[in-house]
Order: sequence, then structure tokens, then C-alpha cells
Amino acid sequence: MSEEDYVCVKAEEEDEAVIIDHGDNGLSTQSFMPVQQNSEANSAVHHMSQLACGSEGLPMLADQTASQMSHSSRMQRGNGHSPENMDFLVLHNKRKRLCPAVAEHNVMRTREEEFEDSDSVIYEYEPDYECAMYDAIQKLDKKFDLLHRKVSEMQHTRIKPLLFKPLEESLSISQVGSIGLPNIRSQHIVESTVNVASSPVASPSIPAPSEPSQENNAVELNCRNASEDVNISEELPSSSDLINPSFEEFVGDPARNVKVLGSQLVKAQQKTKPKFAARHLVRVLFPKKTLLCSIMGASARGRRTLDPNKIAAIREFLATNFPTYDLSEHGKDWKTCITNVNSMIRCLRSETKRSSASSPKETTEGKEEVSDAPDTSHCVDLNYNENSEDNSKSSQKMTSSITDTLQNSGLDNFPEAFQTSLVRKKQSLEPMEPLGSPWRNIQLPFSVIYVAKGKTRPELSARYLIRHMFPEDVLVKSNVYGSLDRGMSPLDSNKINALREFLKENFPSFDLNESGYDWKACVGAINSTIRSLRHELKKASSGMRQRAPAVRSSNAESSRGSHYRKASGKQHSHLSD
DNA sequence: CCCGGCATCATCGTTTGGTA
DNA sequence: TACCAAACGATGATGCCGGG
Repeated sequence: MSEEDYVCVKAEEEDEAVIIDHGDNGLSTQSFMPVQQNSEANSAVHHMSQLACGSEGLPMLADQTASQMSHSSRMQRGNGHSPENMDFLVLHNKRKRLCPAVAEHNVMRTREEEFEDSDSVIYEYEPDYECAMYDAIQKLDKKFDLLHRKVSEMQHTRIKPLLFKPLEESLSISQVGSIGLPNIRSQHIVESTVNVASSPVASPSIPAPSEPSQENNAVELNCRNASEDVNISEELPSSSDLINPSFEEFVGDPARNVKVLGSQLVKAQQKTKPKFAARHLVRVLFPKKTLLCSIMGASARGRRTLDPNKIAAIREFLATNFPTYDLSEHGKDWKTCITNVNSMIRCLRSETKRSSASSPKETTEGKEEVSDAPDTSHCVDLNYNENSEDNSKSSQKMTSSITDTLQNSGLDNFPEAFQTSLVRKKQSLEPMEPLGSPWRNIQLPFSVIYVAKGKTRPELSARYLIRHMFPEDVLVKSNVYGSLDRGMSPLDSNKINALREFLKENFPSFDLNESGYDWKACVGAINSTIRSLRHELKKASSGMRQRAPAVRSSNAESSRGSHYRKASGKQHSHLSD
């Protein structure tokens, strides 16, 4: 990371950012967007740490896609800098742009009408779109390779003399366009000789165990030239200043580096109430699929919270533009905004369900299964390397991008049987992250770790993790410490200790020592979970026995029918997610 | 002490009706 | 027509209690 340098360019025609990994110039993490003191950030610390993708300070990109790309790109860097390593990065974020290639396979369609804003284009994919992904990957691979070379070439020839100017000025669109590439506009330029020492340091107000705040707050590669003391936010007016609809503008505190097109900010400003503006900005800042599996505010039912940095940026923007409202962190009107956004999200889910129900071939993301288990079973990044050596670092870095990938996976379109096998296959491909001390050699998909970290209490985290650490058949005949006289086997003590270490690390304020009060609560919660599981299994199996004749007499589809599905749904979400 | 059954609570999804 | 909020049922988490 420290050896690397980015140039963030934007393909305006397609309204999507592209990150060019340019691995020559040294650029310290600290030269990235600093994080300023911010009270909101404090509240977001916990989630920051969950969302953070590493300890090295990942720049966050102003828009979701760019953010995803950044995460992805960092993830890949551990294994080299070849353009191939950027493949997924491109694919992941360029789904929208895969249209020419993918459309040939008739696997994708757009649904811009889903949102009122023409700029927030939402896409859904046909069930087998993943099967076409490889085709798209290969085509995009070549395309991006070309792009990468071109831009790198341009960067070498043009950027160096212009190091202290925003590329918006220095790298003209026409220049890029003239070489047959999409019009490209760089957000900012990276100065390879940034005076790190003088760079503002990330605020302690957004700490995190692994120092993720820097990444989370650098939504866009926005490298200030500290030595020149140029505040880019001055060059690019913040949302509270004059807004240029053509360029991306900061939402809220520029330090958060959350950006949207100025036109979107204008739209938000024009809303009559902050809740409407909030909803608008949420739509702009988050892809639909992220919204479908997320929730604003406190996480619940396995749903992730929306990126707290972006949410905080939205709140700050609202507070600035709606000064008469109570938009403090716990303000009445901010709560109204949260409610409103969540209502919108629910509406999106129901709409998605309805549309999928009326058109079975359409995707079914947003279904309960998706949202309840967004980060575990749908571990779909086929391009993530399996280099476990780097996983411990890369996995966190990738969290954001992979979770979006998970949301976008479209796996739920597959029949369950196929999906299960696919999930297993893909889960095996997902980078793992050690749980507890690495020497215990207990590894879980980092998406599982990610969700576990998102729990508000260690018991909830333990409940969640235990279902991913042991197979169902092991769980049902065990409890944490065993009870041999009752025929209950103890769960693998190594795994249990790894779990406890993980909890201890992530919930430092809790007493999670071997005999700690909170650890005992976790043990109780785990045993309770197992108990419930046993109970559910018993019910489900008896239900199956009763329904077996009916199932046999009907077609296979009916075996997955809603009735039984409801009965067994818990098992799915509990055990196979 | 642990299990299984049950009740309760919080949250979610869906439906429905009102409003701009 | 889109948006919003309330009502209602479904579901998961949690706690309590009696029994082994």
C-alpha cells in the first residue's frame, strides 16, 4: 500500500469511476484524506471497524462503486499489481457497464425506472448472469488491460508535471477520449512525494482496532498535497458551498470524502424535508442491492448497517441544509430520516419481491434469505485469490467490496439445491480470516467475520459464529463444554477458544475471559442457539414426515414450497447461511 | 446444570388507506 | 401516481420454568 499510488479517473460517459493501480509511486497512507474530528465519527467507530477493510488506511471512494473498487484493488495488491489482478475490480464495479458483453448473453437488464433519479441507475440480473460473468470478465479483462495501460501511460507522461493540480484541470477529457477510451476525468491527482509528516493525521475520533477509519473516510482517492497545504475541499466546494452539478461534491464533512454528483446534492437540497433529502442521498450513495440487504441505524436480523461514514455524511449534509431541523445524532428529525430511509428500503425489498414473483425469471434479491444471510453463504467472489497468507489483511480490506459483491451475486436466483452446492463451492473460494489467535488455525470466511463484528453484543456474535464454525450435525449433539452423561459432546475447545478470543478482541469492554461474566453469557447463548436448533430440527423432521406423502405426490418445486419453507427456513438461515 | 417447551418482545414484510 | 404511515401477521431472539 505504501508503495502504491492511485489515480482515480472517472469515465463520465458511463458515470462510473475507475481506479488505476499505479504501483510505482510511494504514497503513504497518511497522505490520504485525513479524518477530522467529528462527533458523528465517534458514534460510527464500531461500525467503522467492521466496515473497515484493513489496517493500512484504504482510501474510500466517493461513490459506492468507487469505494468497492478501491477495496477490491487493495485486496488484490497483496498479490501483485498486474492488470489481471484488477479484473475483479473491474468486473465487480462494471456490471453496469458489462451491458454490451453481458447483454449478448441475455443475462442482464437494467431497471432504471426503479429509482426516481435518473442518475442512480439500478440494475438487476437474470439468474444465470454469473454464468456469463466469466465471459464478461474475459472481455473486460482485455478492455481494462487496455485502459490500464493507456491511463498509466498518460499518467507517466502527463501527471508528473501536474502533480499539484487536480486532474480535473490537468487531465482533459478530450485527451483521454481521443485515444478511444471513455472520457475520463480524474478526481484528484496523487502526489507521490507527499510530505507525510505534515499530513493531517487521522482523527482519533474515528479509531478502530485496525485503524480502518482512514480507509473508510477516504471514500475517494483524494490525496491532498499536504506539503503544499492545498485543501482540496477548497478547490472543490463542499456541499454547503456553491455546487457544480457537473462534478462530484462532498456530502457532509469533506473529511469523510463522501461524494456525489453536484446535481444530486442540488436535488437533495431542493427537497422540502430532510427525510426526503436523506432518502434521495441514500439512493444515490448506495446501490440498490446494498440497500436490499441493509438497514439504516441499528443492525437487525443479520442485516448490515449502511456505511456509517456515508450515513454520517448525509446527516451532516442535512444538518447544514436543514438548519431548522433537529438533525443531531440523536435528533428527532434525524430519527425520522432513518425511519423514512428504512421504509424506503423495505419498500424496495417488497417491490423487488413483487416483481420477482410476477416474473419468476427476474432476480429475487431482497428475499428473506438474501437479507438474512447476506454475508455468509453468498460468498461469491470468484476472483478473490485464495492466498491465505494475505487473507488476514486482505480480507478486512475487502469486506466492503465483497459484501457488495455478495449482494450483487444474484445467487438467490438459483434453485436451492444448485445454490447450495454453488454456495459451498464459492465459500471455499472465499478468502478466509483467522478467528482468534492465528496459531489456532481456525478460519472463517471473512464475510462471516464481518457480520460477526457487526453484532452489537458478544452473545449475538457468538450465536452467529457458532453456526458457521460447526456443521449442523455436530451442533445438535453438542454444547459448548459438553455434558457427556447426557450424551452431549463438547464442542471443539480450540474453536471455542478461538471464538472467545475473537469476541474478546472485538468486544474489549466485555468480560470475556474464560470465567468472565459475558463469556458465560455467550456460552449460554450458544447453548440456547443449539437447543433451539435441535428443537427446530425436530419440528422440521416431524413436519417432513407428515408432509412426505404430499411432497412426493407433487412436483419437486412444491417441495420447496412456501409452507415447508417456512418451517425449515430457520434452518436455512441458521445453518447454511 | 442442562434441556425442551412456551411466552414475550422486537423487528421485519406486507397490506391498506390517506395525502400531496 | 408516488409517497407515507399505520396495522397486522410472521419471524427470530431471549427469558422463564418445570423436568431430568
